[in-house]
Amino acid sequence: MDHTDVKTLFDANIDNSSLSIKQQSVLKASLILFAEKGYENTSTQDIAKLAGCAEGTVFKHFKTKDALLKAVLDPFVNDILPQVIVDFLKDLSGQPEEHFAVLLRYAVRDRIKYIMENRQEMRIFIQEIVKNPSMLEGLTSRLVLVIETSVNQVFSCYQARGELVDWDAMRIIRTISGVLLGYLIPNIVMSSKPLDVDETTNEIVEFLLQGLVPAEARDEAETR
Amino acid sequence: MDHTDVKTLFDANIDNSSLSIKQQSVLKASLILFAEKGYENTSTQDIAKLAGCAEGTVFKHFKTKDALLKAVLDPFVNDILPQVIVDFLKDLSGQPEEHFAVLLRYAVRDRIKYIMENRQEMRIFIQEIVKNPSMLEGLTSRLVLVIETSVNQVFSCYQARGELVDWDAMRIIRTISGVLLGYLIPNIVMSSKPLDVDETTNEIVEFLLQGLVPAEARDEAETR
Amino acid sequence: MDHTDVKTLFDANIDNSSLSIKQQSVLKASLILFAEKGYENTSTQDIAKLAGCAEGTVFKHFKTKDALLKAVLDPFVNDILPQVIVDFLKDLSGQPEEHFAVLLRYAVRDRIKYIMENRQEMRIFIQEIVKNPSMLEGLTSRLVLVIETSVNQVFSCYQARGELVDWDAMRIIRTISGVLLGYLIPNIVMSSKPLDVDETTNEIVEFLLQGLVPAEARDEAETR
Amino acid sequence: MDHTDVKTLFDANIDNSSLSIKQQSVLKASLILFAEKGYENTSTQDIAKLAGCAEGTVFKHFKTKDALLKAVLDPFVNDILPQVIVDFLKDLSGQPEEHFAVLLRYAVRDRIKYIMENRQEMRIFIQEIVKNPSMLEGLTSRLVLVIETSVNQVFSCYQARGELVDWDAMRIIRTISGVLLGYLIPNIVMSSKPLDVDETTNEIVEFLLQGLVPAEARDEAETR
DNA sequence: AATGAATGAGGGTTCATTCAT
DNA sequence: CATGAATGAACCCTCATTCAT
Repeated sequence: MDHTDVKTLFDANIDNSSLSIKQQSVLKASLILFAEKGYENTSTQDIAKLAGCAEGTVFKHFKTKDALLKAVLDPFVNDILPQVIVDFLKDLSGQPEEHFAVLLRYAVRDRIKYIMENRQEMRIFIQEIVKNPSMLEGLTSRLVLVIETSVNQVFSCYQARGELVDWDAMRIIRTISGVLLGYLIPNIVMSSKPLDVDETTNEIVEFLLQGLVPAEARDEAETR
Repeated sequence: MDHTDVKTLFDANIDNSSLSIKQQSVLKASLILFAEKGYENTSTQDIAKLAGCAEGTVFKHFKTKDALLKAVLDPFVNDILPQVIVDFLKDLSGQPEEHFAVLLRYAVRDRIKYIMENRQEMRIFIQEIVKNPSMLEGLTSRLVLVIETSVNQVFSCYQARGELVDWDAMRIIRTISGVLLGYLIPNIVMSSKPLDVDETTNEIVEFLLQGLVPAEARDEAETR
Repeated sequence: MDHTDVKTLFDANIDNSSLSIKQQSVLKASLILFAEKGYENTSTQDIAKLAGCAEGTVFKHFKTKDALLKAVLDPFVNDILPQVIVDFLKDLSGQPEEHFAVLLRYAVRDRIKYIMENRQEMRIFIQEIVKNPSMLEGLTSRLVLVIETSVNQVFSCYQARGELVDWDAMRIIRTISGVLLGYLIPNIVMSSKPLDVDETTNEIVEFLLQGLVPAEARDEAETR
Repeated sequence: MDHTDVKTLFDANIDNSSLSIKQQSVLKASLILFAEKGYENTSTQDIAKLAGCAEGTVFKHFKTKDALLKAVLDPFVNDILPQVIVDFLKDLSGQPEEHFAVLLRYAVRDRIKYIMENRQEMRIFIQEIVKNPSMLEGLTSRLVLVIETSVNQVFSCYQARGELVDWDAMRIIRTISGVLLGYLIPNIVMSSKPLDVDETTNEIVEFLLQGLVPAEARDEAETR
């Protein structure tokens, strides 16, 4: 059930690119300021000041302020976020001999941890989606495809064993992610204390299991 | 269980104020554009153009672009949203002879309907919260107060009858609103088709009941 | 030596014109605000507010903000100020049997009193002159004419009696008004306490006499 | 009696600051236009046009139009003007073996020359004082301090020698500056020909001596 | 006559972006 | 590569002025 822990977005950026130190600090400054004040309320002068460089330097590598936003979000949106979700599904389907409940707990915990580690990117991502929902279209359609082609059969395995409610895969995924988002978004958005991972996992999983696992299987799991 | 249906925010605005027709159209245009493009990406010139008036007119009544945002959101934040929650609680506490499940369904349905009727305000509200979470502080602290003082006893009544899981009131509320938000926010934000109220209510309530109502009571309710 | 005391400008305006009460209060408000904040920093809205009328009313009688300024200043510049100066010269030339020193004291005192009574108009006048000196041209050329034609002979009378220094009339007038302005302008401009008339008169006259009255005549006057 | 001639304000600005050429021309243009049309009647676009740069450039160094005014006036108000007055007093106290009359002539001449060299700054300064007299408060209080602490004894030396009228120092200073202002302000404000320095000095000094120097000492000086 | 909503030109200011150094 | 002065379009807002009521 092991898979490489997803690195935080920023480190990923640093590794993958051949940016100079100055450019890296520009990227880091953008991340911080976009998350804190929003894209439109962050001036390139602000970025330069926080990055400790001249305004011109901001534009040397990233031709445009918008390109800077893309540089911050694109790996998140195009690479990391999908990967996270794919991993999530892999978690859920990985070890058929395990109970669904166990897998769910693992997968949920992993996702919460990941999201908490990338709260800033998430904040920016949410801000942008709220303003421009079409950003999501590409992402969701890809996910729908993945879910419909590959998850169906995985879930039906658990459903056959009576460990998973007899809904279609999309509704199950929608429910899980809905509850997850309902818990996490308020926390991400209100930048207060960053949520205790274990506690939240417990609360969410406990609740999800009520709705997703038929009573008999649940009893069995609990007496285990 | 009847109580006056909350009017949509915008109509409420129109009714309550003595704004001229032009000023009303300014407000309406702001609502549309803020929801569509976001506050910072909407210029006062855009608003004037859509409202069919001169730019100066925008500022005649609303001294500031920011005041315009407040004029759009304030009733939502200060009056209507809390009222919604109070109504919600009134629903839950009003008819003790009813099963919790019935009340929950009614309350959830009402709230979904209300939010769907004010999707634009919601969009703007969400955008602003994401950018400036401190906006929420006043609101949440007020709500916490209401919940802690008045909801506890209401819930304990149902809990005594075995119709409600034995959590503290805050966790129950958090769960309900979490699931609600998890369903609604994605829909509001992605301005696609506006969610079928009945269908969504069913799906949410069905799921919530699994987690909130002990199995025995649930069985009883279903055989009714 | 008596002549009707010059009324304050504002009362003069009221008397001479057939303005409605509202229009009079517009004029009064303009006077106050122009003097206090300057012409350009006073908006017609400010004027309307202080006058207790609608913005449109300000323009009903005075077609233009500039016309309002003219309405405030014109009587001062065209009628009253010249009249004051003519009176001043009349004072100086009125009673040949009197000593020049006595006349000077009376004339100076009268002018100080008048200017103190019209400090607001003076403030506005000074502000406008400073910005647009060409305003003065018409005024000064008229005064030069008056002085050269009528004052010369008056002064030469005193000069013949040895009571007045043997300068040409222009220089004498220039000196008197220079010293007067040097004392009064700073006080008018710095709106502090409005200068004690008697004390200031004494100080100015005493000093002027040193320079304008030959020593012998001065001694004689003092032993009187 | 020599002391370094005070440079004109503008050159001083150029020397002391590390402004780019464009910024210097912005400052120069502001000086010209503020003096010519007044602060409020000068738009930043006017300044840019005269300075030969874009409007944004005006704000690159001087964050605000008001800051531009301060940049023009501050050295005048805070450094140069006080220095001029201190120098003036130094002149008067510098050479006790000289007659007061000689010193006065030198000092007056120097001040007239200086003010004529900075007519534009003076015009702006006067305009601002007229609109906002509180600007002067700091300046005058500082000057009063200097005069009261250091000038008294200087003057009393001349007074002991019978070369200076027996007034308190403040009144003497007030008289001198009053007469100076009475002569100079009208000329500065009416931007006509810039006053012949020697002629004006003669006229002012001659007149001042009448009032400030007792007759005996005066006779002596004249027969010298 | 008086009103005040409406106007639109113009104001100061910000900002992403460019380019000579 | 990095700089930061320069740019000018666009922004929010003010204001004198008009006009239907």
